[in-house]
Amino acid sequence: MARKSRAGSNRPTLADVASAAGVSAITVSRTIRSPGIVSEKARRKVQEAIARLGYTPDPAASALASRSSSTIGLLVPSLTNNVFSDVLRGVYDGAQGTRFFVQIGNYRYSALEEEGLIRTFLSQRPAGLIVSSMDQTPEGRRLLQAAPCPIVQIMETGDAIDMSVGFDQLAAVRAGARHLRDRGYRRPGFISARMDPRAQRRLGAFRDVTAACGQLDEARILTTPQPSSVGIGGHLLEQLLARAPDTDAVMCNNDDLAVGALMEAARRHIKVPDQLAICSYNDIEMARHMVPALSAVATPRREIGSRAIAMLLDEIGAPGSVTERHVDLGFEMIAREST
Amino acid sequence: MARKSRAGSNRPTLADVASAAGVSAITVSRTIRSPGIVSEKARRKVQEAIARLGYTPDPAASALASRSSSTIGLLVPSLTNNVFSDVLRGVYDGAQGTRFFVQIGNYRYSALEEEGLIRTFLSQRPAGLIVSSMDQTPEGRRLLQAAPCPIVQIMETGDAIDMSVGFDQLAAVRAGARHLRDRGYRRPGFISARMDPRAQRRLGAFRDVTAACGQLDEARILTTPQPSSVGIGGHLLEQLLARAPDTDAVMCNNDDLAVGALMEAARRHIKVPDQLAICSYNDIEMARHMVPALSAVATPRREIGSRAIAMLLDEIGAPGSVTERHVDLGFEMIAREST
DNA sequence: GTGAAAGCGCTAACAT
DNA sequence: ATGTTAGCGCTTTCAC
Repeated sequence: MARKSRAGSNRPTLADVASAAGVSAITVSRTIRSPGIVSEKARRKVQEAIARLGYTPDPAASALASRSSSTIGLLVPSLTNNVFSDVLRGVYDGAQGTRFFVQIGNYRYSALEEEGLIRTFLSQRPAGLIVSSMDQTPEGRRLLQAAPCPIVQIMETGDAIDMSVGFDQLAAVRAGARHLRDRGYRRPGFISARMDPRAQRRLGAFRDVTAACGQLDEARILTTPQPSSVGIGGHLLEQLLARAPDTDAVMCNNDDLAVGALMEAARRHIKVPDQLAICSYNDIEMARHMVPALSAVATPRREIGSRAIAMLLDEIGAPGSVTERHVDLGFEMIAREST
Repeated sequence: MARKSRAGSNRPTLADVASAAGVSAITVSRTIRSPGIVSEKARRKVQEAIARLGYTPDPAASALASRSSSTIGLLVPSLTNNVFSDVLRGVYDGAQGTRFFVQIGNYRYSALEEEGLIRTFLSQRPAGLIVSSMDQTPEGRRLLQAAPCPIVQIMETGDAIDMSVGFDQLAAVRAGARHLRDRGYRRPGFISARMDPRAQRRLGAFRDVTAACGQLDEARILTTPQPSSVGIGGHLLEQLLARAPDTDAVMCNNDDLAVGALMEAARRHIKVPDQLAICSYNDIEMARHMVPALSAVATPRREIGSRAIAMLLDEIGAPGSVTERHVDLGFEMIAREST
């Protein structure tokens, strides 16, 4: 088993496969990447040799030679937020079985960290990028615009750089607020944690709807910069009721908060929905199983992930082939027992 | 700006930095990787040139030449299970700021898929690997044993291949079961979803404890192969009570299930803990905020992640330097209101 | 402490 | 349809 190489992890290379199959290296390469353009006969010989030697391509060599890696970057603001774990799952399921790897970057709700990650990811020459916001720093946005690979921005509709998949977050909050109004609640509050730009905008949408029907009361709006959690949801409701005890409904900026608020209400023997209505946002699985079941604006998180990766893969496979470059997946106001 | 290269993404290379700094390429490389061995003067010139040109190393070229990438593989059985999102966070926080990227592989609780992922990851020549089980296929285990990089197995203690960080899962379940017994419950049940090998072993531990004090009743043990969720937790409790209505306590194999069981109890107006005690496993944040607050065996998920990545980075930096190669992080039985 | 030469394993760009 | 040649941008090896 003579090998010319210096040290030699004796892992077989393309050249090894080529000589074993009696063809040239490039034919092996083509057999792997586009079997269609190789003759039946050569293909069989090559495949046999690959199987026999147990050959696996070296992605680093491929990336270097082709100037494009098989990495797909996915930038998310949080790893713990259930919202993104659903998106993740959609993306991973869609990448499954392709030659691409997903690499997650967590920018912890910091546009500056996001910019750094964009830089880092781009230096890997990714095949594509999925980013979870429209709120990049100017420099971050510039980097994305100049990127030599397709980019999908997810979660929202709006001013996208290349492609986008999301839904109208403001309309979704408005739907929640209107639902509360339509159910007859007249003194609605709003609680939100982690006031990132998107959360801010959603609060704005809530203000718009409540102001439009003369129900806006700033005393009923409670926010905190802390990360969202069930515990925080309880605290926020506690403070809200301390400030405005006659509040009769509360729109929660996500499910954790809503569950926390529901539990706090239980602790205080406040009847939901009779004394207080609770409307959630996102609608993770748990929401519908609470007692009472939480009404919620359901958002298509999983679908966003799978659609985003699908668009990206299509565009990587055939640049320019994706015609529907901005997809609005919509949302749904689901009324359950809590309102 | 003449460049000899063929197409030319005109991204600066090591050679560009070298000529700008008036040194050789290898000196630039050394300045980046081990600044200590480069003269003060050279180092300054190089750093200045790097900054001026905006140079970023090409990881693919580096991986190819050094036969080792800056990827750290992390194999998990699930992306949605909250248990692993905490582990993830620990790992990501620890990798933050290093030159390494974490790449997650999801094997969906399938040892066969895990084996495939081990193969795929290994073909990337990762700097290290973190794997979430001890239950590889024989071939998977062989691959890991032969891997040219450090490996950390997480979640459990036991028969590890290289290094491990976890806790004694069986002792943890036993602690939960004993807690129930000590509180005076005499007819304890057990519910579990997703019966992967680890869940099976935990059920075994529950059987051991209850059998030892004559309380084992197979009619009170309910499992399903479906993925764990709050909804499933409710169903399982429902079925358990249909089969064995006098059950006075239930050990849940994780938090989702416990929350679901708690909600099902509320729906049926069963008083927790008076008529039925509920003990949870893992203790995600939400558990302590339920009404009543859930007693739980708390497991150190986040710490497992951060410790695993720390060990891995140490070992990558200086092979053989990690002396404590098998870490038991313990667990804690936290009694709250539900028992 | 620094450098020159020689690849790492693959693919792009031409041939044929 | 297949092959030849020449790198991709870095690190290793060995010499200075």
